[in-house]
Amino acid sequence: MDKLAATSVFESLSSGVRLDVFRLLVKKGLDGMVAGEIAAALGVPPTNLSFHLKALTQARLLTVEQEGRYQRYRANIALMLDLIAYLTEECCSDNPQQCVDLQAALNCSASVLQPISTNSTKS
Amino acid sequence: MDKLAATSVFESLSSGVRLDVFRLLVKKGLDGMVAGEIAAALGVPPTNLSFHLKALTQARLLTVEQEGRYQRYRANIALMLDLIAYLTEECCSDNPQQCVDLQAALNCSASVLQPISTNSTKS
DNA sequence: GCGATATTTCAACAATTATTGTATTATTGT
DNA sequence: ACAATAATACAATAATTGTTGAAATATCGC
Repeated sequence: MDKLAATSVFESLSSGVRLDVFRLLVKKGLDGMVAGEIAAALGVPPTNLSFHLKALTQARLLTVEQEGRYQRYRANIALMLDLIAYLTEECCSDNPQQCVDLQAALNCSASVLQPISTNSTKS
Repeated sequence: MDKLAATSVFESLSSGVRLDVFRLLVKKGLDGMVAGEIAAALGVPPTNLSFHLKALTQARLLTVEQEGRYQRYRANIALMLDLIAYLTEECCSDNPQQCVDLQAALNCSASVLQPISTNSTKS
């Protein structure tokens, strides 16, 4: 995770529409949803949704898998944890004992989450 | 955590400057830094930094404490974990067993992190 | 009190991002 | 092959955000 990747992720989730999309797909888990279902569920015009889906996908927050004429999107939950790790990787490096507990907690999250990330581009 | 609070946090970290500021302050932990130190460390003009500090503070990612003519800023790390909880609160609700592990991991992080959050506005 | 310093506010301009409608590409079912 | 459908690309416009310098506010040391 570099700085550009991190700002891309944050920028992606700074829009209400995109946040709704991501949370909806988190809710759907491995099943994901196709673009039309997402548009219907959120009441967003297809053109505009496509714009936002593209942004989310470019930031790697969503994966896409083609199913005939449908595009199935899924949330990349693991990326969120990578991001937290990036944010906190030098946490309290001046006074390490201030947050040994934090580091432990984050390691805990990261390791447990690996299985969730394996639902990516099967194409 | 509501939707507006969440998008505010993401919007705050979508700028390279603001991300640098936040990460720097995470690194400094409870010590924090005063505005001038941050400006010097990052090479950002004071005027511009003030703009970004305001944005970060309004999103509650930073706390401010006045010290004479200095303003000391500190990172609110716990807010990040609140955010993750918000993003994943209905995670895989269609197939709950897909991510019981994720829920456990997040609860783990959240509880451990509480101590870090208590360094807020002492004013 | 007065000059120096820390920080913020303001105004102007530059740059980026969001939205909408129309047109295009690709796939399905017959 | 053809009509219908799913989704994206494009172009135009509206709206928001970022940056800079100059001015204002407040505190410190003398």
